[in-house]
Amino acid sequence: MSDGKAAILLIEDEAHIRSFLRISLEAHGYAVIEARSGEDGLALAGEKQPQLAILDLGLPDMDGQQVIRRLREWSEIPILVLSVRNDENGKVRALDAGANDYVTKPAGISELMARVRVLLRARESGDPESVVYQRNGLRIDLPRREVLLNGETVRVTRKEYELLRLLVRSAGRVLTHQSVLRELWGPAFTSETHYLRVLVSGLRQKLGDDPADPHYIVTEQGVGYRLLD
Amino acid sequence: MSDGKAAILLIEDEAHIRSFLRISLEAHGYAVIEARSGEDGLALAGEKQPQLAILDLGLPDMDGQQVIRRLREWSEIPILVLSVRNDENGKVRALDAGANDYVTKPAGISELMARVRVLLRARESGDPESVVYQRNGLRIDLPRREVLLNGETVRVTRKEYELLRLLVRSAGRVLTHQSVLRELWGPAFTSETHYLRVLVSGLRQKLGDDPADPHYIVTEQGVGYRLLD
DNA sequence: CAGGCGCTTGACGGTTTCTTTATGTTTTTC
DNA sequence: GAAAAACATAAAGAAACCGTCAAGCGCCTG
Repeated sequence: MSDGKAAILLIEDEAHIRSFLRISLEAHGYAVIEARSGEDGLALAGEKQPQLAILDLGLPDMDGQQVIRRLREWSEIPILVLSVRNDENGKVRALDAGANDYVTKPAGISELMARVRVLLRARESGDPESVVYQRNGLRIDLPRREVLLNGETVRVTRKEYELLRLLVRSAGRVLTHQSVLRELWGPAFTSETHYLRVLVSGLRQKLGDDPADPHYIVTEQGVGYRLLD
Repeated sequence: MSDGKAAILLIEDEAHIRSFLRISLEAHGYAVIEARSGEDGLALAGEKQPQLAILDLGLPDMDGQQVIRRLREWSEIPILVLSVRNDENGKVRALDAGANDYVTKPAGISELMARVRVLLRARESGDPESVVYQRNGLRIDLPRREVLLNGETVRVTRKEYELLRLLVRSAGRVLTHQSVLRELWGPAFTSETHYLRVLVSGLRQKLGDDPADPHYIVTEQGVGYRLLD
């Protein structure tokens, strides 16, 4: 990145949340641009060219999805969505509309910061080289099409590998059920979530991962899966 | 590279995209050669000998694949394809025709640059494609065009040798059925996986290799073959 | 021109992978 | 706290894929 300070666009109508987030973000060295409505947000995104947008889904003037879609018409900047608890539907639709990740609102600021870092990093090193995932004993090497667990190659099937590939390419971020199903089985299968469950189960077994205490693949209930970063 | 400036051929019909890309590329220190049509592009590729080509798939005068194929008849320069979103089919066919990478069009310029760097680097550092393979008792010497098993010459047919050559040059990585079929039999045969099975079977017999417990050639089910590294 | 060689093609059995069903568990919702 | 929804896993059946053998055909060579 050219300057040391990444600019973050914050689209949030409630004043106290806005100021809380601004302070937190600035404390972490980001420059913050504030918007109080969807329209404002879209305008500022064009003017200021921020590196990331944080968007509250519950805006008064516009539907969150609509903001995402309009932003996505001309921009690829990462969008982090804030949703209220129990709004599974909203999250999923936001992600499908083109958001990159979400945080459930009454949430720790540290989680939010972690997500911000992941999104900024992913953008920055857009290099198709960061396609080697490594964590704990697991190594997934996309160029070589190879999966190693503690040095041993793990035999994975085609579909298992395809899933891993998707997970690695968005490591740290959520993959919705829909998007995975669409990629692996085609657009007609986006509601056959049980295919996915069986696939993930098999994969976890091969990787020695436990869904209740995951080292690699985390279940995001009602939304999808995430590969730990 | 001989001079510091790599020359990039940009084949793009839409004027505003073209100038945007030219500016971005030049800002990163590349020399840009512009072409507005497929025919132009092919001609300039021959005249100017660029180090890389960026090709928009949606040209008015010629099918993108056709451009790639005609370029590939005599040139090995890396081709980066620009495709519109959701044109999976186009991407795949472009890659099969011989493109090296693709970027989905409304995409960040930083991602494009990253891919450009990767393609140029791979070319430049000659990607030390091995030419002599040695493992267990097997020695495959491409410059000498020789296959030895425990010191004994193994008589291999032309097609068998061609396959070995491909395997050696990407030892450790997977060769897809498609790519092998395209290289050995031509683009029209990319679905005749049966040819390959027979060929590999014969080769394994000559090398004393067992598909169930392979010392050299590993089957990647549904994908292709891999020469152990 | 006969024989050998290499390639193509078809057949078949065995294996792997994928789908589907069933059952129990965890998490969310009311 | 109970019902409902979502998830995990095992296992069986179906489909896809793979390896091998062998016959047929054309081409080259001796």
